[in-house]
Amino acid sequence: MKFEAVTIKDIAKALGLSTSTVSRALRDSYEISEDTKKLVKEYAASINYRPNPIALSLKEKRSRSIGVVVCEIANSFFSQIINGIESIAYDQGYNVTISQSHESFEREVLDVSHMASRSIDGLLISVSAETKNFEHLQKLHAQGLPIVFFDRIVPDIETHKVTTDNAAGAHAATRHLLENGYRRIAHLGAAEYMTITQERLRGYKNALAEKQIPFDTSLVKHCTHGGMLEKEVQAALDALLALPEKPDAILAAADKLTTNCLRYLQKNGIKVPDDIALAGFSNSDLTELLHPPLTVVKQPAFEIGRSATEMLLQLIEARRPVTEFAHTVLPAELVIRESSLKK
Amino acid sequence: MKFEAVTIKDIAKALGLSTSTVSRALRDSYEISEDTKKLVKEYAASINYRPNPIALSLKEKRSRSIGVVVCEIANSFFSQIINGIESIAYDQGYNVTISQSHESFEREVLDVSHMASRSIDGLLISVSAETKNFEHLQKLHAQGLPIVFFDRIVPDIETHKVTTDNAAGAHAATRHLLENGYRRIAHLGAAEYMTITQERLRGYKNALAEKQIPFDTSLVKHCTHGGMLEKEVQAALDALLALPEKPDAILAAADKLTTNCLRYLQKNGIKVPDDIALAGFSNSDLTELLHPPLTVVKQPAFEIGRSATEMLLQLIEARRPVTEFAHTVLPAELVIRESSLKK
DNA sequence: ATGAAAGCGCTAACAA
DNA sequence: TTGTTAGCGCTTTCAT
Repeated sequence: MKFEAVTIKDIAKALGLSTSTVSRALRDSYEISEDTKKLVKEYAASINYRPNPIALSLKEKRSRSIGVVVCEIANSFFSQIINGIESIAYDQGYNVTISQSHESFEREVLDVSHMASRSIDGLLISVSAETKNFEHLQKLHAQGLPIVFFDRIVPDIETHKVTTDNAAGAHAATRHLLENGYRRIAHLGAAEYMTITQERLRGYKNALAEKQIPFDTSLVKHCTHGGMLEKEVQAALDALLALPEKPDAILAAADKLTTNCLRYLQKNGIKVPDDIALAGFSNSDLTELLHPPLTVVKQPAFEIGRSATEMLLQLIEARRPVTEFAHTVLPAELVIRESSLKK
Repeated sequence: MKFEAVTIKDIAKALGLSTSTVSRALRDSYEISEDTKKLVKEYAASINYRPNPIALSLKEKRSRSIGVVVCEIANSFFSQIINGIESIAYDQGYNVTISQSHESFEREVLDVSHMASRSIDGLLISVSAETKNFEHLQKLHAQGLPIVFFDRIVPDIETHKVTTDNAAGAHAATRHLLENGYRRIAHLGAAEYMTITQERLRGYKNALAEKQIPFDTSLVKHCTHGGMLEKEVQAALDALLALPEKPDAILAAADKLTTNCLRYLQKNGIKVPDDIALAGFSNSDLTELLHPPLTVVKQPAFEIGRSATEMLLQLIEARRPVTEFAHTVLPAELVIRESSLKK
């Protein structure tokens, strides 16, 4: 489709027809005779004609492509989500353009503006860990760009949202730890202001409350970069382990947090679960092979991707402005393994 | 950029100028007076004007976007490559569109044709494990679409290529196993016809030859889907372990192969490295946390992505047809851990 | 049943 | 210095 790019005009010239006749013939218009249709179609096929999608986009004012912004592709949770997104988008003839924020607000703003100016028809986004200001999204949304939030949502913007039942996931994991005899459970969370962080913390607190365990602020640490930086996890754990009354278990509330937590413990020769138990959110398919096999809260990533995409396409293809928005909450799954077993 | 989409025409009308003057003013043309430029620019900024990239693409006959086809995003090796690709492309103002073949030939052909018809300016591709027929790529290449192959390359198509020194990587790992006293080293490879499979097998053979260990065909197994399917790995290992003389070590020649191999061994209660040693290609950042920590051949994924993208952009932006092609071979790194230590 | 022409947003050759 | 116009590839009235 590069150098010689066949156009409708070429076909018209070769066949001694007008471009409009060719166009109509190709689209099977009723006003074109069967003979002409056949002639045009066969010739088009023979020279491998492909309509130029850019010209089409210009005309139709839509690009049939959707943008996806996530913090990291190299994170199982997000790559699984992307698989879900693709599975739907592709079938519907939509292209998927992916951008990573690497948890940087600045980068996210750039990504989003780049995408918007690239004429995407809609946006799927899970905001970066640094994002506290949502103007860039608010503006686009106000301008009419269909947006669906997933995972890390923006509560203030009225549109479809898809999340995991984070509170329930954290709750189940915490209760599980409690039931296994752990009492001083530390909570390692991502950036404080993120919705997912708050929800997971809430689930943790509720589980404690149910067992009448007092909530101890000193057991809660936050890593602003969601565990991306090994040293922030290190700092948090250093602090936790320096506590007069050390925790006997850790609930890590994000993928990187969980694995980097394990990394820290291994490096420091701390046995899991003997010295300290560990459970955490993770979607990696290697968690069962870790040392020890990790108890994880697994999110329905593929489903999140599918669901968000379905919603977005619905928004994009809506005839009239949509005013009713759904917030789909999908269940998390607690997978119990050795890292959190009985004291 | 949706509903109200400001165009140059709007600006022209509002300011009582012609569209061409506006266009030139925005692009800082020397033929426009400073006053007019200022006027236009300020007004454009005030109403948040953004040039329509689709119209630009149509005119310039380029989309400033490149296509990437890999088998799986959820594979660390490829997600790291994509990070490398993005790091370059983004800076140069190129968009990256990613597609996954999921190791299916059919899907790859679809992906590629979809991308080509989407008017990408160039293609970065690592072919699927099923791909033995390269017509779909050959055709595009012949038509003038710039293509750069990485990792799983197509030798017959003359263009830039970037790979890891697969033979050297496999060689180093095999030698390491030999030096640690292992003598019956099995080789678990991906699809036989793939270049990477052959190269890695070659490195393995050479290392054996250097130590005068006879090459034993029965110790070599291939998994056509590159380890994606757990059961193909299972079948291969079942066969290996049923051998009259069992292997005492395994060299797995692909990411999924390595981890699924470990999965199999763990499931079957086979101790690593006591019962059997394991080393393999992997780029996961969790390999050091596995049970046991895995000895891996790590590919310079980020660099592969960078390098391939630089080459592609060079091809895209070349003034004259490029006739000299480079094949960049980057070194792999052997990371020695417990899974392959002394017998 | 087919063709001519306008227009999507933008740039650039040509005029003025 | 600014305006007019044509054209990128395609669809779609409006003529014929």
